[in-house]
Amino acid sequence: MSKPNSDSKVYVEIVKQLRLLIEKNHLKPGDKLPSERELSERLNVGRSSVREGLRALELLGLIETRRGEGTFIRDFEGHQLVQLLSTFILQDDKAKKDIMETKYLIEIDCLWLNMYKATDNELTELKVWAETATYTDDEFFLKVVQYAKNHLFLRIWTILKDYYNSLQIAQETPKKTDYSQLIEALLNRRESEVREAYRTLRKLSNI
Amino acid sequence: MSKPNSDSKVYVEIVKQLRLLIEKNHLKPGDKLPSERELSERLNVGRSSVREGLRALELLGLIETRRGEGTFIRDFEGHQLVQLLSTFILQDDKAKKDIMETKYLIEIDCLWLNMYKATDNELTELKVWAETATYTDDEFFLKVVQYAKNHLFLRIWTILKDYYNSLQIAQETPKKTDYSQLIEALLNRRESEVREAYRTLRKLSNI
DNA sequence: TATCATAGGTGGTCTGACCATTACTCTTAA
DNA sequence: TTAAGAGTAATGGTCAGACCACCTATGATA
Repeated sequence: MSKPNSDSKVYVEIVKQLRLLIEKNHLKPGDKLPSERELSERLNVGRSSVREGLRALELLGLIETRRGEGTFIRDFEGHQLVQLLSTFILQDDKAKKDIMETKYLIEIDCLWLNMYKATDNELTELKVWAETATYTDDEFFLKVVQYAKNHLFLRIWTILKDYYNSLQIAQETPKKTDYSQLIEALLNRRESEVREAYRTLRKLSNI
Repeated sequence: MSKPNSDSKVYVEIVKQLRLLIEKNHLKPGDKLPSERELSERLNVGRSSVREGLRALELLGLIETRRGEGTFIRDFEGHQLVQLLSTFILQDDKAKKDIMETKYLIEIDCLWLNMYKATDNELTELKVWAETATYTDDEFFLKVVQYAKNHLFLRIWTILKDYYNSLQIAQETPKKTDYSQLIEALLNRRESEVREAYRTLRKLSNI
Protein backbone atom coordinates (compact mmCIF):
# COMPACT_ATOMS: atom_id res chain seq x y z
CA MET A 1 0.00 0.00 0.00
CA SER A 2 1.47 3.29 -1.00
CA LYS A 3 0.08 5.12 1.98
CA PRO A 4 -0.90 2.86 4.82
CA ASN A 5 -1.99 6.03 6.53
CA SER A 6 -1.36 4.82 10.01
CA ASP A 7 -4.16 2.85 11.56
CA SER A 8 -6.66 2.30 8.78
CA LYS A 9 -7.20 -1.33 8.03
CA VAL A 10 -5.68 -2.71 4.90
CA TYR A 11 -8.91 -3.90 3.36
CA VAL A 12 -10.44 -0.44 3.69
CA GLU A 13 -7.42 0.93 1.92
CA ILE A 14 -7.95 -1.65 -0.80
CA VAL A 15 -11.49 -0.44 -1.29
CA LYS A 16 -10.27 3.12 -1.62
CA GLN A 17 -7.57 2.15 -4.07
CA LEU A 18 -10.07 0.23 -6.15
CA ARG A 19 -12.32 3.24 -6.28
CA LEU A 20 -9.43 5.37 -7.45
CA LEU A 21 -8.47 2.77 -10.00
CA ILE A 22 -11.99 2.69 -11.37
CA GLU A 23 -12.15 6.45 -11.50
CA LYS A 24 -8.74 6.85 -13.05
CA ASN A 25 -9.26 4.32 -15.80
CA HIS A 26 -12.87 5.30 -16.42
CA LEU A 27 -13.98 1.75 -15.86
CA LYS A 28 -17.63 1.08 -16.53
CA PRO A 29 -20.00 -1.68 -15.54
CA GLY A 30 -18.89 -4.87 -17.20
CA ASP A 31 -15.23 -3.93 -17.27
CA LYS A 32 -12.69 -6.23 -15.72
CA LEU A 33 -10.65 -5.45 -12.66
CA PRO A 34 -7.08 -6.67 -12.16
CA SER A 35 -6.81 -10.16 -10.73
CA GLU A 36 -6.54 -10.68 -7.01
CA ARG A 37 -2.94 -11.77 -7.33
CA GLU A 38 -2.03 -8.77 -9.42
CA LEU A 39 -3.68 -6.37 -7.00
CA SER A 40 -1.90 -8.12 -4.18
CA GLU A 41 1.44 -7.50 -5.87
CA ARG A 42 0.75 -3.98 -7.09
CA LEU A 43 -0.51 -2.81 -3.73
CA ASN A 44 2.06 -4.82 -1.85
CA VAL A 45 -0.40 -6.57 0.43
CA GLY A 46 -1.46 -10.12 1.02
CA ARG A 47 -3.98 -11.68 -1.26
CA SER A 48 -6.32 -12.41 1.63
CA SER A 49 -6.50 -8.72 2.41
CA VAL A 50 -7.35 -7.99 -1.18
CA ARG A 51 -10.06 -10.57 -1.00
CA GLU A 52 -11.54 -9.05 2.14
CA GLY A 53 -11.95 -5.80 0.29
CA LEU A 54 -13.34 -7.43 -2.81
CA ARG A 55 -15.77 -9.55 -0.85
CA ALA A 56 -17.13 -6.49 0.90
CA LEU A 57 -17.65 -4.75 -2.42
CA GLU A 58 -19.25 -7.85 -3.80
CA LEU A 59 -21.70 -8.05 -0.94
CA LEU A 60 -22.53 -4.44 -1.63
CA GLY A 61 -23.31 -5.41 -5.18
CA LEU A 62 -20.67 -3.13 -6.64
CA ILE A 63 -18.61 -5.86 -8.25
CA GLU A 64 -19.19 -9.34 -9.52
CA THR A 65 -16.74 -12.21 -9.49
CA ARG A 66 -16.77 -15.18 -11.79
CA ARG A 67 -14.52 -18.09 -10.94
CA GLY A 68 -12.04 -18.75 -13.64
CA GLU A 69 -12.76 -15.48 -15.33
CA GLY A 70 -12.13 -12.60 -13.01
CA THR A 71 -13.71 -9.70 -11.16
CA PHE A 72 -15.95 -7.26 -12.94
CA ILE A 73 -17.62 -3.99 -12.20
CA ARG A 74 -21.28 -4.47 -11.81
CA ASP A 75 -24.23 -2.54 -13.04
CA PHE A 76 -25.71 -2.27 -9.64
CA GLU A 77 -29.39 -1.98 -9.18
CA GLY A 78 -29.24 -2.26 -5.46
CA HIS A 79 -31.42 -5.25 -4.95
CA GLN A 80 -28.58 -7.19 -3.41
CA LEU A 81 -28.07 -4.50 -0.87
CA VAL A 82 -31.69 -4.21 0.00
CA GLN A 83 -32.04 -7.90 0.50
CA LEU A 84 -29.07 -8.13 2.76
CA LEU A 85 -29.66 -5.08 4.84
CA SER A 86 -33.29 -5.88 5.27
CA THR A 87 -32.53 -9.17 6.92
CA PHE A 88 -30.35 -7.44 9.44
CA ILE A 89 -32.14 -4.21 9.95
CA LEU A 90 -35.68 -5.36 9.98
CA GLN A 91 -35.29 -7.34 13.12
CA ASP A 92 -36.93 -4.90 15.41
CA ASP A 93 -40.58 -4.14 15.00
CA LYS A 94 -40.10 -0.41 15.03
CA ALA A 95 -38.30 -0.52 11.73
CA LYS A 96 -41.05 -2.61 10.25
CA LYS A 97 -43.66 -0.11 11.28
CA ASP A 98 -41.58 2.69 9.84
CA ILE A 99 -41.39 0.98 6.51
CA MET A 100 -45.09 0.26 6.33
CA GLU A 101 -45.95 3.76 7.41
CA THR A 102 -43.56 5.35 4.97
CA LYS A 103 -44.70 3.22 2.09
CA TYR A 104 -48.33 4.02 2.70
CA LEU A 105 -47.79 7.74 3.06
CA ILE A 106 -45.69 7.92 -0.06
CA GLU A 107 -48.29 6.03 -1.98
CA ILE A 108 -50.82 8.60 -0.87
CA ASP A 109 -48.48 11.38 -1.87
CA CYS A 110 -48.24 9.87 -5.30
CA LEU A 111 -51.98 9.51 -5.54
CA TRP A 112 -52.27 13.15 -4.64
CA LEU A 113 -49.75 14.08 -7.30
CA ASN A 114 -51.77 12.11 -9.78
CA MET A 115 -54.78 14.28 -9.13
CA TYR A 116 -52.81 17.23 -10.44
CA LYS A 117 -50.47 15.72 -12.94
CA ALA A 118 -52.17 12.79 -14.60
CA THR A 119 -54.37 13.56 -17.56
CA ASP A 120 -57.86 12.23 -17.92
CA ASN A 121 -56.65 10.05 -20.73
CA GLU A 122 -53.98 8.49 -18.61
CA LEU A 123 -56.34 7.85 -15.76
CA THR A 124 -59.00 6.39 -18.01
CA GLU A 125 -56.44 4.15 -19.57
CA LEU A 126 -55.32 3.10 -16.14
CA LYS A 127 -58.86 2.39 -15.13
CA VAL A 128 -59.51 0.15 -18.09
CA TRP A 129 -56.32 -1.73 -17.34
CA ALA A 130 -57.21 -2.06 -13.68
CA GLU A 131 -60.57 -3.53 -14.53
CA THR A 132 -59.50 -5.97 -17.18
CA ALA A 133 -55.92 -7.06 -16.64
CA THR A 134 -54.49 -9.24 -13.90
CA TYR A 135 -51.86 -7.65 -11.76
CA THR A 136 -50.30 -7.61 -8.32
CA ASP A 137 -50.61 -4.81 -5.84
CA ASP A 138 -47.04 -3.82 -6.57
CA GLU A 139 -47.73 -3.61 -10.27
CA PHE A 140 -50.75 -1.42 -9.71
CA PHE A 141 -49.00 1.03 -7.47
CA LEU A 142 -45.95 1.06 -9.66
CA LYS A 143 -48.16 2.59 -12.32
CA VAL A 144 -49.59 5.03 -9.82
CA VAL A 145 -46.13 6.10 -8.75
CA GLN A 146 -44.98 6.36 -12.34
CA TYR A 147 -47.89 8.57 -13.28
CA ALA A 148 -46.94 10.85 -10.39
CA LYS A 149 -44.00 11.84 -12.57
CA ASN A 150 -41.56 12.30 -9.76
CA HIS A 151 -38.43 10.28 -10.20
CA LEU A 152 -37.45 10.57 -6.59
CA PHE A 153 -40.68 9.13 -5.36
CA LEU A 154 -40.34 6.37 -7.88
CA ARG A 155 -36.94 5.43 -6.57
CA ILE A 156 -37.86 5.70 -2.95
CA TRP A 157 -41.03 3.73 -3.45
CA THR A 158 -39.23 1.00 -5.35
CA ILE A 159 -36.83 0.48 -2.50
CA LEU A 160 -39.56 0.62 0.08
CA LYS A 161 -41.51 -1.93 -1.87
CA ASP A 162 -38.60 -4.36 -1.79
CA TYR A 163 -38.17 -3.92 1.92
CA TYR A 164 -41.87 -4.18 2.47
CA ASN A 165 -42.09 -7.45 0.58
CA SER A 166 -39.21 -8.91 2.49
CA LEU A 167 -41.19 -8.37 5.64
CA GLN A 168 -43.60 -11.06 4.57
CA ILE A 169 -46.57 -9.38 6.08
CA ALA A 170 -49.74 -11.38 5.90
CA GLN A 171 -52.19 -9.24 4.05
CA GLU A 172 -55.38 -9.70 2.15
CA THR A 173 -55.24 -8.86 -1.50
CA PRO A 174 -57.39 -5.86 -2.26
CA LYS A 175 -60.36 -6.45 -4.51
CA LYS A 176 -60.46 -5.30 -8.09
CA THR A 177 -63.27 -2.93 -7.22
CA ASP A 178 -61.03 -1.27 -4.66
CA TYR A 179 -58.56 -0.39 -7.35
CA SER A 180 -61.09 0.90 -9.82
CA GLN A 181 -62.79 2.97 -7.16
CA LEU A 182 -59.47 4.51 -6.30
CA ILE A 183 -58.95 5.54 -9.88
CA GLU A 184 -62.50 6.79 -10.11
CA ALA A 185 -61.74 9.04 -7.17
CA LEU A 186 -58.66 10.31 -8.94
CA LEU A 187 -60.73 11.11 -12.00
CA ASN A 188 -63.10 13.12 -9.86
CA ARG A 189 -60.09 15.01 -8.50
CA ARG A 190 -61.48 14.86 -5.01
CA GLU A 191 -58.82 14.53 -2.37
CA SER A 192 -61.00 13.25 0.43
CA GLU A 193 -62.47 10.65 -1.86
CA VAL A 194 -59.04 9.44 -2.86
CA ARG A 195 -57.92 9.13 0.71
CA GLU A 196 -61.05 7.24 1.60
CA ALA A 197 -60.58 4.86 -1.30
CA TYR A 198 -56.99 4.21 -0.31
CA ARG A 199 -58.01 3.61 3.28
CA THR A 200 -60.51 1.04 2.11
CA LEU A 201 -58.05 -0.63 -0.19
CA ARG A 202 -55.41 -0.97 2.49
CA LYS A 203 -57.90 -1.63 5.25
CA LEU A 204 -56.53 1.17 7.40
CA SER A 205 -58.38 2.80 10.20
CA ASN A 206 -57.01 6.29 9.73
CA ILE A 207 -54.64 7.98 7.25
CA MET B 1 -20.67 -25.29 7.04
CA SER B 2 -23.54 -27.57 7.82
CA LYS B 3 -25.23 -27.00 4.48
CA PRO B 4 -22.95 -25.60 1.82
CA ASN B 5 -26.03 -25.67 -0.37
CA SER B 6 -24.20 -26.34 -3.57
CA ASP B 7 -22.83 -23.26 -5.23
CA SER B 8 -23.26 -20.47 -2.70
CA LYS B 9 -20.00 -19.03 -1.60
CA VAL B 10 -18.82 -19.79 1.88
CA TYR B 11 -18.62 -16.21 3.03
CA VAL B 12 -22.23 -15.60 2.06
CA GLU B 13 -23.16 -18.62 4.10
CA ILE B 14 -21.22 -17.14 6.98
CA VAL B 15 -23.27 -13.99 6.76
CA LYS B 16 -26.47 -15.98 6.85
CA GLN B 17 -25.28 -18.03 9.78
CA LEU B 18 -24.36 -14.90 11.66
CA ARG B 19 -27.79 -13.50 11.11
CA LEU B 20 -29.35 -16.67 12.47
CA LEU B 21 -27.01 -16.58 15.42
CA ILE B 22 -27.96 -13.04 16.21
CA GLU B 23 -31.63 -13.83 15.91
CA LYS B 24 -31.44 -17.02 17.92
CA ASN B 25 -29.54 -15.52 20.82
CA HIS B 26 -31.40 -12.24 20.73
CA LEU B 27 -28.16 -10.34 20.42
CA LYS B 28 -28.43 -6.58 20.58
CA PRO B 29 -26.19 -3.75 19.50
CA GLY B 30 -23.12 -3.80 21.69
CA ASP B 31 -23.21 -7.53 22.22
CA LYS B 32 -20.20 -9.62 21.38
CA LEU B 33 -20.02 -12.14 18.59
CA PRO B 34 -17.99 -15.33 18.82
CA SER B 35 -14.36 -14.94 17.90
CA GLU B 36 -13.19 -15.55 14.38
CA ARG B 37 -11.41 -18.72 15.42
CA GLU B 38 -14.44 -20.05 17.22
CA LEU B 39 -16.72 -19.32 14.29
CA SER B 40 -14.21 -20.97 12.03
CA GLU B 41 -14.37 -24.12 14.15
CA ARG B 42 -18.09 -24.12 14.79
CA LEU B 43 -18.97 -23.62 11.16
CA ASN B 44 -16.20 -25.86 9.98
CA VAL B 45 -14.69 -23.36 7.58
CA GLY B 46 -11.39 -21.57 7.28
CA ARG B 47 -10.78 -18.48 9.30
CA SER B 48 -10.12 -16.46 6.17
CA SER B 49 -13.60 -17.23 4.94
CA VAL B 50 -15.04 -16.13 8.24
CA ARG B 51 -13.11 -12.94 7.94
CA GLU B 52 -14.40 -12.26 4.45
CA GLY B 53 -17.91 -12.40 5.78
CA LEU B 54 -17.14 -10.27 8.79
CA ARG B 55 -15.30 -7.67 6.77
CA ALA B 56 -18.24 -7.31 4.43
CA LEU B 57 -20.59 -6.81 7.33
CA GLU B 58 -18.19 -4.34 8.83
CA LEU B 59 -18.08 -2.26 5.67
CA LEU B 60 -21.84 -2.22 5.74
CA GLY B 61 -21.68 -0.85 9.25
CA LEU B 62 -23.49 -3.78 10.77
CA ILE B 63 -20.67 -4.91 13.03
CA GLU B 64 -17.64 -3.38 14.63
CA THR B 65 -14.34 -5.07 15.36
CA ARG B 66 -11.81 -4.08 17.95
CA ARG B 67 -8.41 -5.72 17.92
CA GLY B 68 -7.71 -7.62 21.07
CA GLU B 69 -11.30 -7.40 22.15
CA GLY B 70 -13.55 -8.98 19.60
CA THR B 71 -16.36 -8.37 17.18
CA PHE B 72 -19.49 -6.57 18.27
CA ILE B 73 -22.89 -5.87 16.87
CA ARG B 74 -23.26 -2.29 15.95
CA ASP B 75 -26.10 0.07 16.50
CA PHE B 76 -27.30 0.25 12.95
CA GLU B 77 -30.14 2.55 13.67
CA GLY B 78 -27.86 4.95 11.98
CA HIS B 79 -26.64 6.51 8.89
CA GLN B 80 -24.82 3.79 7.07
CA LEU B 81 -27.95 2.68 5.30
CA VAL B 82 -28.89 6.18 4.32
CA GLN B 83 -25.46 6.89 3.04
CA LEU B 84 -25.48 3.83 0.87
CA LEU B 85 -28.97 4.24 -0.39
CA SER B 86 -28.67 7.93 -0.97
CA THR B 87 -25.80 7.47 -3.34
CA PHE B 88 -27.97 5.63 -5.74
CA ILE B 89 -31.25 7.29 -4.99
CA LEU B 90 -30.01 10.73 -5.78
CA GLN B 91 -27.03 10.03 -7.94
CA ASP B 92 -28.24 11.60 -11.12
CA ASP B 93 -31.65 12.88 -10.28
CA LYS B 94 -31.01 16.50 -9.80
CA ALA B 95 -34.36 17.61 -11.04
CA LYS B 96 -35.10 20.62 -8.96
CA LYS B 97 -38.80 20.14 -9.11
CA ASP B 98 -38.67 16.57 -7.92
CA ILE B 99 -36.55 17.46 -4.95
CA MET B 100 -38.69 20.38 -3.90
CA GLU B 101 -41.88 18.47 -4.42
CA THR B 102 -40.65 15.46 -2.52
CA LYS B 103 -39.33 17.51 0.34
CA TYR B 104 -42.57 19.42 0.73
CA LEU B 105 -44.74 16.35 0.60
CA ILE B 106 -42.63 14.50 3.08
CA GLU B 107 -42.73 17.46 5.40
CA ILE B 108 -46.48 17.38 5.20
CA ASP B 109 -46.44 13.65 5.84
CA CYS B 110 -44.43 14.27 8.96
CA LEU B 111 -46.74 17.03 10.07
CA TRP B 112 -49.60 14.64 9.61
CA LEU B 113 -47.83 12.01 11.66
CA ASN B 114 -47.30 14.59 14.35
CA MET B 115 -51.01 15.07 14.67
CA TYR B 116 -51.30 11.47 15.72
CA LYS B 117 -48.05 10.75 17.43
CA ALA B 118 -46.84 13.88 19.16
CA THR B 119 -48.15 14.51 22.62
CA ASP B 120 -49.63 17.82 23.70
CA ASN B 121 -46.61 18.33 25.88
CA GLU B 122 -44.21 17.87 23.02
CA LEU B 123 -46.15 20.20 20.81
CA THR B 124 -46.47 22.85 23.50
CA GLU B 125 -42.78 22.63 24.18
CA LEU B 126 -42.14 22.96 20.48
CA LYS B 127 -44.40 25.97 20.31
CA VAL B 128 -42.63 27.76 23.11
CA TRP B 129 -39.33 27.08 21.44
CA ALA B 130 -40.63 28.28 18.10
CA GLU B 131 -41.79 31.55 19.60
CA THR B 132 -38.71 32.34 21.64
CA ALA B 133 -35.63 30.80 20.12
CA THR B 134 -33.87 31.70 16.92
CA TYR B 135 -33.63 28.97 14.34
CA THR B 136 -33.44 28.25 10.67
CA ASP B 137 -36.14 26.65 8.62
CA ASP B 138 -34.14 23.45 8.54
CA GLU B 139 -33.83 23.40 12.29
CA PHE B 140 -37.53 23.87 12.72
CA PHE B 141 -38.52 21.10 10.37
CA LEU B 142 -35.87 18.82 11.75
CA LYS B 143 -37.77 18.93 14.99
CA VAL B 144 -41.03 18.31 13.18
CA VAL B 145 -39.59 15.31 11.40
CA GLN B 146 -38.08 14.00 14.59
CA TYR B 147 -41.36 14.22 16.44
CA ALA B 148 -42.91 12.18 13.66
CA LYS B 149 -40.97 9.27 15.11
CA ASN B 150 -40.24 7.55 11.86
CA HIS B 151 -36.57 6.95 11.24
CA LEU B 152 -37.06 6.37 7.57
CA PHE B 153 -38.64 9.73 7.05
CA LEU B 154 -35.93 11.30 9.13
CA ARG B 155 -33.27 9.81 6.92
CA ILE B 156 -34.98 10.63 3.70
CA TRP B 157 -35.73 14.17 4.78
CA THR B 158 -32.18 14.78 5.91
CA ILE B 159 -30.86 13.83 2.52
CA LEU B 160 -33.48 15.84 0.71
CA LYS B 161 -32.71 18.84 2.84
CA ASP B 162 -29.05 18.75 1.88
CA TYR B 163 -29.84 18.49 -1.79
CA TYR B 164 -32.49 21.14 -1.49
CA ASN B 165 -30.04 23.54 0.08
CA SER B 166 -27.49 22.85 -2.60
CA LEU B 167 -30.03 24.02 -5.15
CA GLN B 168 -29.78 27.54 -3.79
CA ILE B 169 -33.37 28.34 -4.37
CA ALA B 170 -34.22 31.91 -3.63
CA GLN B 171 -36.88 31.87 -1.02
CA GLU B 172 -38.24 34.20 1.59
CA THR B 173 -37.76 33.15 5.14
CA PRO B 174 -41.07 32.30 6.75
CA LYS B 175 -42.17 34.52 9.59
CA LYS B 176 -42.12 33.39 13.16
CA THR B 177 -45.89 33.60 13.27
CA ASP B 178 -46.08 31.14 10.42
CA TYR B 179 -44.27 28.56 12.47
CA SER B 180 -46.29 29.07 15.61
CA GLN B 181 -49.53 28.95 13.66
CA LEU B 182 -48.46 25.69 12.16
CA ILE B 183 -47.89 24.23 15.59
CA GLU B 184 -51.14 25.66 16.80
CA ALA B 185 -52.87 23.80 14.00
CA LEU B 186 -51.12 20.61 15.07
CA LEU B 187 -52.33 21.11 18.60
CA ASN B 188 -55.88 21.43 17.32
CA ARG B 189 -55.37 18.16 15.45
CA ARG B 190 -57.11 19.55 12.40
CA GLU B 191 -55.69 18.25 9.19
CA SER B 192 -57.05 20.93 6.89
CA GLU B 193 -55.77 23.61 9.21
CA VAL B 194 -52.31 22.09 9.21
CA ARG B 195 -52.21 21.93 5.45
CA GLU B 196 -53.36 25.51 5.19
CA ALA B 197 -50.71 26.67 7.64
CA TYR B 198 -48.02 24.81 5.73
CA ARG B 199 -49.21 26.31 2.45
CA THR B 200 -48.96 29.75 3.95
CA LEU B 201 -45.54 29.11 5.39
CA ARG B 202 -44.14 27.82 2.12
CA LYS B 203 -46.14 30.26 0.03
CA LEU B 204 -47.58 27.51 -2.09
CA SER B 205 -50.67 27.82 -4.19
CA ASN B 206 -51.92 24.30 -3.73
CA ILE B 207 -50.80 21.22 -1.78
C1' DT C 1 -10.19 -26.38 -41.56
C1' DA C 2 -12.46 -28.18 -37.64
C1' DT C 3 -11.96 -30.55 -33.33
C1' DC C 4 -10.25 -31.47 -29.07
C1' DA C 5 -6.76 -31.97 -25.41
C1' DT C 6 -3.69 -29.33 -22.68
C1' DA C 7 -1.73 -25.60 -20.00
C1' DG C 8 -2.18 -21.35 -17.79
C1' DG C 9 -4.86 -17.93 -15.48
C1' DT C 10 -8.51 -16.90 -12.16
C1' DG C 11 -11.33 -17.06 -8.15
C1' DG C 12 -12.46 -20.16 -3.77
C1' DT C 13 -10.81 -22.08 0.27
C1' DC C 14 -7.89 -23.83 3.89
C1' DT C 15 -3.88 -23.98 6.93
C1' DG C 16 -0.39 -22.22 9.62
C1' DA C 17 2.32 -18.66 11.09
C1' DC C 18 3.46 -14.20 13.22
C1' DC C 19 2.32 -9.52 15.13
C1' DA C 20 -0.22 -5.86 18.00
C1' DT C 21 -3.50 -5.00 21.21
C1' DT C 22 -6.53 -6.03 24.86
C1' DA C 23 -8.35 -8.77 28.67
C1' DC C 24 -7.58 -11.84 32.23
C1' DT C 25 -5.08 -14.06 36.16
C1' DC C 26 -2.13 -14.61 39.60
C1' DT C 27 1.65 -13.19 42.33
C1' DT C 28 3.57 -9.89 45.27
C1' DA C 29 4.01 -5.89 48.08
C1' DA C 30 1.82 -2.29 50.94
C1' DT D 1 -7.09 -7.56 52.90
C1' DT D 2 -6.22 -4.89 49.15
C1' DA D 3 -3.88 -2.75 45.44
C1' DA D 4 -0.42 -2.79 41.94
C1' DG D 5 2.15 -5.14 38.70
C1' DA D 6 3.88 -8.79 35.69
C1' DG D 7 2.93 -12.40 32.96
C1' DT D 8 -0.28 -15.14 30.15
C1' DA D 9 -4.16 -16.04 27.21
C1' DA D 10 -7.30 -14.53 23.76
C1' DT D 11 -8.44 -11.68 19.92
C1' DG D 12 -8.23 -9.35 15.55
C1' DG D 13 -4.79 -8.07 11.48
C1' DT D 14 -1.95 -9.71 8.03
C1' DC D 15 0.79 -12.58 5.19
C1' DA D 16 2.48 -16.66 2.59
C1' DG D 17 1.72 -20.81 0.45
C1' DA D 18 -0.80 -24.56 -0.95
C1' DC D 19 -4.65 -26.93 -3.24
C1' DC D 20 -8.99 -27.09 -5.86
C1' DA D 21 -12.62 -25.92 -9.47
C1' DC D 22 -13.49 -23.51 -13.33
C1' DC D 23 -12.83 -20.94 -17.62
C1' DT D 24 -10.21 -19.61 -21.69
C1' DA D 25 -6.96 -19.62 -25.11
C1' DT D 26 -3.43 -22.00 -27.25
C1' DG D 27 -1.90 -25.20 -30.31
C1' DA D 28 -1.49 -29.92 -31.98
C1' DT D 29 -3.97 -33.34 -34.44
C1' DA D 30 -7.28 -35.55 -37.48
